[in-house]
Amino acid sequence: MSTPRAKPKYYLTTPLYYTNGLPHIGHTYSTIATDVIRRYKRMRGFDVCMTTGTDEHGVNVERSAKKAGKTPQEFSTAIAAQWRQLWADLGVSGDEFIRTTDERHHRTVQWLFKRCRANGFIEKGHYTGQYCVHDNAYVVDAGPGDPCPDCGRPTETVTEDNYFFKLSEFQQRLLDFYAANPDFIRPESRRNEVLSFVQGGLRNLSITRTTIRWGIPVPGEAPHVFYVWFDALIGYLSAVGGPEFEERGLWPADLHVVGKEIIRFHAVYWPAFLMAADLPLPRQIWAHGWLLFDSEKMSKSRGNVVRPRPIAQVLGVEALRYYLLREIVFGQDGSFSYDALVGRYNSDLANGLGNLASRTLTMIGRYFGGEIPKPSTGDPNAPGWADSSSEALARIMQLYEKFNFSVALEAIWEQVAAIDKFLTVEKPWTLAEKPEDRDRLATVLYTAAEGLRLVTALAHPVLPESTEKIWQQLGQTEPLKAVQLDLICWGQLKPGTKIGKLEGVFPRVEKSEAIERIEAMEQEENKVQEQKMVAPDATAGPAAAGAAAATAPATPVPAKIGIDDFMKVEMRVGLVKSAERVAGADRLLQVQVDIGDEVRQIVAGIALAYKPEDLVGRKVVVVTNLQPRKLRGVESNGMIVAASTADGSPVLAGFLEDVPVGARLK
RNA sequence: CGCGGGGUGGAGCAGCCUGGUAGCUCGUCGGGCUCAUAACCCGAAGGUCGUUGGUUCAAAUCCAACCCCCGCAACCA
Repeated sequence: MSTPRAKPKYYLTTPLYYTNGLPHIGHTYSTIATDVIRRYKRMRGFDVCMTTGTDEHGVNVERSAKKAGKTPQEFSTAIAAQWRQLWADLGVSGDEFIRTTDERHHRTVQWLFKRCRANGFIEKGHYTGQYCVHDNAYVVDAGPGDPCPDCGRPTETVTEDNYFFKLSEFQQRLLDFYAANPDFIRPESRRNEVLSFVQGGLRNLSITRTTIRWGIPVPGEAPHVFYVWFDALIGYLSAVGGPEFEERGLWPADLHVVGKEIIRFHAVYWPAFLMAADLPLPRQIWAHGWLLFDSEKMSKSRGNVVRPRPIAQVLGVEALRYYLLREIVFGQDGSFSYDALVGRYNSDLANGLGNLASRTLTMIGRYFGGEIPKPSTGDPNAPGWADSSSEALARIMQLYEKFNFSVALEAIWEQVAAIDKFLTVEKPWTLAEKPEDRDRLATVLYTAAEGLRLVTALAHPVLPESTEKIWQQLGQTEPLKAVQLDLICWGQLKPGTKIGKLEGVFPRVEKSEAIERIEAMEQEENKVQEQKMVAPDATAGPAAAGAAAATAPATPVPAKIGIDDFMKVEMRVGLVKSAERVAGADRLLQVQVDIGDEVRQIVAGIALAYKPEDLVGRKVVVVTNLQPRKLRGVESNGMIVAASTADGSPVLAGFLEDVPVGARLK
């Protein structure tokens, strides 16, 4: 039985991030959004627990580790530490951090498996697929005879024994569950998507592998390890007690925040596993959208990888938090641009909230010796919230409750503008000149300060640190995060309260300069990160990162090869005899090239840059001893050499002087 | 018919589920104010809500068809 608690619990999670890579802005969006919900729920009186963590098993980690010359365990431990450090730096660490390599997770997965098996939902079967013996991995989507995309060796069709989860038996139960819990999948569009997927029928899931070694062992079934689906999802449960979840009383989760690309696993597989194991199901899955990038500016710094740390260092994490939640409708895709980020920062945070706090508190300091003045009567010009604040507060809380952050923030900022206008109309600086207007002045400044106090409280989930500072400047002693939104209302600000030391919270920044600084730091960061992927324990922590950047070589230098290695590649001059488009492929051209002693058919991905007719008669460089491969069903026997430009369009290699067809390049 | 997102004043977006004044931020122009972070306030210009058809007293919103843009994937040997 669960421990009785004073407050209702609220358990929420971010996705568990895959340790094959390092965090970028998209992951940060997930975690920040989850953190905002966590802080909001705390202010609504819940005993909140938030879990984040890392998903560390599988072939991809195994491979990256090998590349870095590490064991998978060493490698993913180092990467997991990076993730954890970032969340700490950004102030969004969860209450629990679960790694799928944790012992507590292993035993939970094994326990859950046994429960599913005992209930008759596991069966033995076999899986058939294309397998690369050299890389020890399945090649997804390959047909018989296709080469391995990594090593080029032919794949083999293999059949392996494994365990299946009888997902097909859960179709109706899931549909019934969705019908009974209309809010289980949010937003609506994602719910519809999942519904039609499940209605289309469910196939049993292969949940174990004998070909992967880097995974959790299936109890008593020696070579078998669990496959991804039956590993990472279970981390949400492992984090709060696993088999003994009842002791902490946090399960079932109240909310899983996920990106829309993984909604199916969370909304279909996960509840089915739990049903099979006879365990309580999570209450809600919320899928947010993707961040798309303003291509013009991003492509310069190559790769469109936006990292959160440089933004945090230049503008502060709060700028990023505010931007992501104010600018993007939660649940929909949004675009990310530095221009908009800095714009929002300046107009809403610096000119808006920051400036309002500054002008209000300055006047209280100057005219009332730093004590909140006592209002005499109600002010007829007072902005909206002064007379109907409870209603307005309730409205904003409803918006938060629906995770409609962008509108909630818009509504809060309407009030910021209303107070600014109120001050302009009332002109307290003029009132201050006449002693007979003293009462009026007191009322005006009290009204402004009280409005500011409410705004500050309501914005706290999104802007935890800066609102805390303003809160203290308003002379409040109780920490803002402990304030209950349900109890807050107009008029609670006590006259006579001594205001705190004034300090700007959001200094205005010069836009182009700020963007330049962020981009410069980002490039440094990316360099350091690339190196970490190769040698993940080379540096640790943000402080070390900066130092490492300064001494690191400009670009990671690829290992030098000997002349023999180079000579293994045979490149020759070829003459294009004919070229045509490959049906159904907009990038591919099927080209016949004369390389002296034979005519080769080559499929080249250059159709976007070259028309077939422009190619005929042109001399090109061909790699002739490449493993043949089928592309789009057409055999390609070689490669046409081209420079790869920043925007992705290829430029063919050629010669200024005339060269004989078939001549070797060396 | 691969999956998904989108087309709303100069830019970026909200509104669409639950039809009925097209809203926000930035930008432009004019004015005001001077407490404040060159900030704040007021006013103005600027919109066939992708196209066509349908439903309706009424459509940005519902229905149908079509056009265009952008991600991802397939296909860059």
